[in-house]
Order: sequence, then structure tokens, then C-alpha cells
Amino acid sequence: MPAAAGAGMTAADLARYLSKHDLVTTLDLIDAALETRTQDQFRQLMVLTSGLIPIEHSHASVADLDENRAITRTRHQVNVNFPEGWLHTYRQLRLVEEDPVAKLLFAHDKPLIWGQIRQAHREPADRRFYGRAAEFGLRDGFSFGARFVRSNSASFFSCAGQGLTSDRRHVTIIQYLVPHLHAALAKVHLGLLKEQPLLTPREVEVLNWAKFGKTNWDISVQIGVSERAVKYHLQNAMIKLSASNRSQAVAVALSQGLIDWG
Amino acid sequence: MPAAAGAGMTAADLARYLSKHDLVTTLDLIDAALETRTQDQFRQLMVLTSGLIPIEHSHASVADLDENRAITRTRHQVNVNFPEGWLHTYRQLRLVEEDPVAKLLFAHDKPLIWGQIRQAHREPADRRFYGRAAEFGLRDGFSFGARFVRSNSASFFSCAGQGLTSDRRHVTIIQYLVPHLHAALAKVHLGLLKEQPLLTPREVEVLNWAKFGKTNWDISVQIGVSERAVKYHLQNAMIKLSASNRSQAVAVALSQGLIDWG
DNA sequence: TGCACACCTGTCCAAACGGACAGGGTCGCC
DNA sequence: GGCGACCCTGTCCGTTTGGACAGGTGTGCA
Repeated sequence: MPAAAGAGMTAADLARYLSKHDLVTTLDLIDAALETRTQDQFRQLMVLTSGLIPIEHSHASVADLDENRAITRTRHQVNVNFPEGWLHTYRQLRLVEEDPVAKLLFAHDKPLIWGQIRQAHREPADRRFYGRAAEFGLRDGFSFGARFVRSNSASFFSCAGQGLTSDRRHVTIIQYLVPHLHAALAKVHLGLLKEQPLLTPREVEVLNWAKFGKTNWDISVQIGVSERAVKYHLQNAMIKLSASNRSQAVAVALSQGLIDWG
Repeated sequence: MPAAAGAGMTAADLARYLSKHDLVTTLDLIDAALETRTQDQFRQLMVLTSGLIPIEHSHASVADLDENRAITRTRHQVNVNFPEGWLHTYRQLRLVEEDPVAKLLFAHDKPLIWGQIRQAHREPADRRFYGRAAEFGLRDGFSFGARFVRSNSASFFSCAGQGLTSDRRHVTIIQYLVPHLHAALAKVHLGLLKEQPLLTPREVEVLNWAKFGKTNWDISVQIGVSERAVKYHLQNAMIKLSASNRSQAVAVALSQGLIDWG
């Protein structure tokens, strides 16, 4: 009775390739992922993962996708222990535009093993890219990710380490972990969004009342200011959220996680 | 390095009380839970769970909570193999109001073992309740649940079976499974909401434009009807959603999953 | 055939909204 | 001291909205 799942995984793989200790650690990791809220907790998560798979450097980001599911813009990065120099070079030279992995990752739904990509893509531009990465010690490894349903963005994980090739054990573990690491990163991302306060406290407060269909006057009574002040805050919120009226402002704020549901 | 988690769980518990087969099945179950979208898939999930723990009857529901975290109203039920007669009696006699489990479940965050409750609550009303349940063969078992962050409701799982007492193995498995069964039920619930169409297609369409801040006139041009027709649909939507204006209508529709996130 | 329901259209009007003008204040930082 | 934030207040005016009145169609079901 095969219960699962993506990309040809079976429970049999779990039993065959993983030890009992692997299974315990994987389950524990999934559980820890549920509790993850902050960048530090997320880094801890990746450290635990590298206890399971020989990962030396790892890095995660939330990125926007274009219509071809290629990565365009990076929204947030959580660097665990990737070489800072490489990340700097990557940003500086806009390497995302020539990174073969970034182009391919979301075309399929399974982890991409760098070694395999390197053999398939031998164009001069590609080789230049691999050369640059190798300068920072990034040769073997893999990338994986998952798309967000609610927006046209995705999580993008990169793990480097010697011996990280197409080992069935590694692949099996990663496949089972991906959705949970993805969800954990999503929560971290949401937290970061709330930390860099796009909206002022007053703007959030006013939007939270507007969400319940309150009029400006209603809100002014609630928070004890003039009706004009409410209009002021709502207008500023609309500008910041690129909304043309309060309905859109509320919708955007909700979907961005800037105000709560309820 | 204890990674997790709720209610005193540790990875050591996993290794001590669970066999390798248990671990594989649990991981597989978690994976299957991720894919769950329909009632049938959810039932299948509970069947798999009963392969792990001796569950004879199980039942899940999504319910509203009051301010004391007691269950008030049941929104959706997914009956796997609970006795229909009991469910009928439960509904008919409003037993939720005297069910000791329903009162206590969300006060704490761990599974409630019926046997323990039965010993702690010996009031005549409680004993009458246990007697009724026993008539349907429901004596031993446990209940668990989790609250939704986005609304004042929760999932409520009941599992009955001989020998379902406070076994560490059972408790450990359930604790690790709860969040994922909860999430699976939430997805099923969302699917059911969309199936019973509270809103007409036109109302959904109009709300989807309103969400982008479009005026009635904008929308009328988009969908090719008069401005008055747009007002008509939006008004009906507002009535159905108990919203006092379009902002609240959009917010409610979004949070209920009646329209998508653009 | 009647009925319910979704769909569409019109007019009228008071209320609410969004944008523009204007002004005031405190606070922290360079 | 100036500067930028956030906060607060006012008036004016055109547009949008929401609610009330009114009417019509077609479809499906009892």
C-alpha cells in the first residue's frame, strides 16, 4: 500500500537506504522545522541536516520566479555557512542570470545534483560559471527548492560538500525533508517581513480595523483620534502598499502577512 | 543537542519506543499527509495510522472554539469509521456540551487519554456520558487536536480502540503525527469550503477584481456588464459574507479561501 | 405552471471615500 | 540647528460606494 509520494519515492526507499538513526534524526528534523520561526533556528535546522548528510556549506533564499519558473529576484537570504565571497560575487555580477541551476531548478520537482548539471551543460558561459564557483571551493553539492502556492516565488536551497553526489540515501533524505525545510523558511521569511516594518504601528492598527469593514469614523472613535488622522494613516498605507483603495490595501497587507487574520 | 519540541518530546523517545518499521511508517504518513486534499485521502491517512497504532474507530472534525477554548460548533466532519449511531446521538443530544474531552482538549496541548479523564471526572453527568459512549463500544481511546492560527477554530481527532491507553509508544507517535494530520485536515476542510459554493461564480469574479482595488466601473468594463450589475454582485457577496463593505468582503473571502491570493 | 435562483439593468440619494490644499507637534539623528 | 520619521488636525471637492426603489431575462426543478 504505497502511501506516498513525489518523484517516485516509496516507503521502501526509507527502509532500504536509511538507518534507524537516520530515520530518528529525520523525524526530529521535521519536528524542529515546525517550530522554526527565526533565522537562527533555521540555521540550527541546517546544521542538524548536515549531521545527516555531509553538507559543508549551505544557503537558503526566497526568490521570485518569472513565467518560465526561472529565478529573477532574491527577496531574502539566510546564509548558514556559504562563503561570503561567493555570495558577494554572485550578487555583484548578477550570476543568477547565468546560473544553470537557477534556470533549471523549478522546471523539475526534484533536487538538482551539481555534478550532473555540470556534465550536461558544457557551454563556455556555463564552464565560466563553474570555474568561478570552484574558486570558492564549491564543486560538489546539490540544490533543491519548492514553490509557494500563494505567490510566484519559491524557496531555493543550496548545499555544498565533498561527496554530495547522487547517493540514494542523500536523495531520499532530502526528498523527505524538502517540504518541511521549505515551510520553515517560509515562516522565517514571514517573520523577516514583519521585522522590517514597511508599515508604521498606526498604519497596521488602522488596516486591522479597515479589514473588519470599519469606516474612517468608526476607527477614529476606536483609536481615539480624529477622522482626518485615520484618513492620513490609511492613505500612507495605501501609498506604501501600492494600493488604489482600502480594499486593495487590506488585501495586500493580508497576503503579505503585514496584518493578521481574524 | 535536543532539537525539538512540544510537551517534553525528545529524539531519544523516538529511538527508544519506536521500531525502525514504526519510524518508516511515520515518515511515510507525514509525507502522505502533505499530499492530502480530499476526504478520501484523509480517510486513507487514518487507515495508515491505524496500522501503526491499534485504532479501531477514528473520526476528525473542524470545530469552533469559544474564549475558554471549549468546542462550541462543528464545522466539518470526516468520519473514518466511527459508529454512525454514536455520531447521530452526539449531534441529536448536543453531547458536545457535556463531553469532558471537548471541554478539556484545548486547555492543554497534549493528547487526552479517555481512561485518564474517566478516572478524574466522576460527576454523575460525566458518568452518564461515558455510559452512552460505552453503548456504542467506545471505551478506550484518546483525542487530540490543534488550533488554527488564522481563526478561532481547531481540528479535533478522536480515536477509539482496545488497549489505547497511555502507552509511551502510542503517545510518541501521535505527538509527532498531530501537526501533520492537523494540516492535512485543514486542507481537506478548505477543499470542502470551495465545494459547497457559498458564492456564485460571478460574485467570486467580482471579488477577485475588487481585491485589486478596481472600482465598480473598472470591473464592469473587464467582465463586460453594466456598472449596476457589478454593484449587484458585490452587494450579494457582502450579504453572504456578512460584510459591511467591499474591504471586509475581500478580507473575509480571502481568509475563508473563497478567492485566491493574487 | 409556479417557484427559486442566478443574472442583468435602471434611477435616486446620502454617506463614505480619496486626493489635494493647508497647518501643527514630538522625537532621534547627523 | 536642520532633517527626516511619525503623529495629528483642518477644509474643500469630485468620485465612489452602499442602500433603497424599481424592473427585466433565462434556467432548472417540483
